[in-house]
Order: sequence, then structure tokens, then C-alpha cells
Amino acid sequence: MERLDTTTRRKYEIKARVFRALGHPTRLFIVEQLAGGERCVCEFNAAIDADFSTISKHLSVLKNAGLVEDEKRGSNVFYRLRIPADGRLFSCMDEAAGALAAAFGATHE
Amino acid sequence: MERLDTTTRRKYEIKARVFRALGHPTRLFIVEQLAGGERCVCEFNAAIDADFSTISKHLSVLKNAGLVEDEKRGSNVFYRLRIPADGRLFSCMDEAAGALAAAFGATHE
DNA sequence: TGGCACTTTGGTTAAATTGCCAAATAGGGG
DNA sequence: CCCCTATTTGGCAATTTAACCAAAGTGCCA
Repeated sequence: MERLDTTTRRKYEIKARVFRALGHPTRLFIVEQLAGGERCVCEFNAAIDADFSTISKHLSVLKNAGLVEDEKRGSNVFYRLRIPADGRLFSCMDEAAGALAAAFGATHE
Repeated sequence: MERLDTTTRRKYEIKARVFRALGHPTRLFIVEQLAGGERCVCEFNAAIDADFSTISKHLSVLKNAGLVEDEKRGSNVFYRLRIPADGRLFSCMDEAAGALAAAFGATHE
């Protein structure tokens, strides 16, 4: 088997950050909304029952992972996905997570 | 925009657990190895420079997320992916993570 | 310019994660 | 049956993450 050396590990660390960014229900929701197009922070504030600062920090995590980018227009800030817009990626991830979730539910609940 | 209510959140929580399980370099490495077929824990012990117990716990995280299953044969334990074996899922995730990693690398390092 | 509305940042606290060591458990072979 | 190997579990300390509140920007508009 291949060995997990320092170089290989560094490569995985970047990918891992992406997955970790997706590893929170609120952020998963945000990403799914963004898959439908650009959104204003204020929309998330209205849709998510949490403090504004909490939501802002979730967006920041997604940004640091390279998943989203933001743009200020007027007094609002808009976020959008930073990945190819063909939707394939996320439908795939969603399908994957769904399948795994089903598998999980079948044995552990 | 859709609202993130309790029911929706529960759905996302299960998916999030899957992503979080993938959100660690060592576990990402393990999963990628398993994509090539079943592996014995002892192989991971040889390939990864960490305590046996640490590796065992990483495998446990993957199992709790529903990503892998284990089988004891003789004195060894073998792990395998618990997802459709067509490899599409992981090649897709890998591609996604790779693209995102590239995007990330370009701006944040 | 003064004051809102929108968003982020800083501080704090609680909870979850990670990794090592030591100890327990389980199978196989003498 | 005892020991040895393979793996998991329990206990801890260090680090990271998540959530809230309060406070600090930033741009609009009266």
C-alpha cells in the first residue's frame, strides 16, 4: 500500500478542509441554497434560526475552504459558489451523502 | 428561500456527519485506499505513521458515519467501503475536492 | 452629518475532536 | 491452557469548533 508521507498528507489536508467545511448542517444548507444561485447574507439571516454572527462565521468557514466567494454590493453582501456551475458536483455529492445517510440510518438508528 | 427547520436540519445532520468523517487527512487517505478494495487494519498500521489506537479510532469514525464496514477474519480485521463499488462516487468527490483545493491554493496560499 | 440597516470581528464558554499511553479483548498456535 | 499478535477501548491533555452577546465597521439616505 502507498505510504502516507508528509507530501501526501499535505495534499490531503487541503481536501480535508473542504470536506470539513461541508460537515455542518447549517453550512450544508447554505451550500445547497447557493447551488441555486447567488444569495444575500440577509436571506440566510431570514432562513436560519441563529445569531447573525453565527451565520457570518459559517460563511467564513466556507470561504476559507475555497467553496464560496463573496461580493459586497451596496449595503449587502452576496455569496456564490466558487465551483463549476454545471451543478454536477453538488448533485453528485448530494447523491453520495444521501446514499450514505440511508446506509447509516439502516444500521445505526 | 426555503427555511432551515428542525426536520430539514435533521436530514442535513446525517449528511454532515459523512462529510465530517471525510474531513481529516488520515481518513481521506484510508478511504482512498479502500476505494481500491478491502484492506486489513495491519496494512494501515504499516502505511500510516501514528499510534495503532489512533488509526483504530479513525476507522471507527468512518464506521460511525456509515462509510465503511468491518469484518473480522482470523486475528485480523478487514475494512471495506460501504458504498456502491462503481467508484463513481469517490472519483467524483475526489475531482470536486481537487478542483476546490486548486481554487483554494490559488488564493489563500 | 447623523443615524439606520447589514455584516463582520472579538471575547467567552461549552462541547467535540485528536492523539498518545496504558490496559483490555479476541484469536491462533504452541 | 498460556502466550503472542492484532485490534479496540478508556483515560487525559491539547486543540479546534460552535454559539451567543456585545461592539466595531461600512454604506445609504434623510
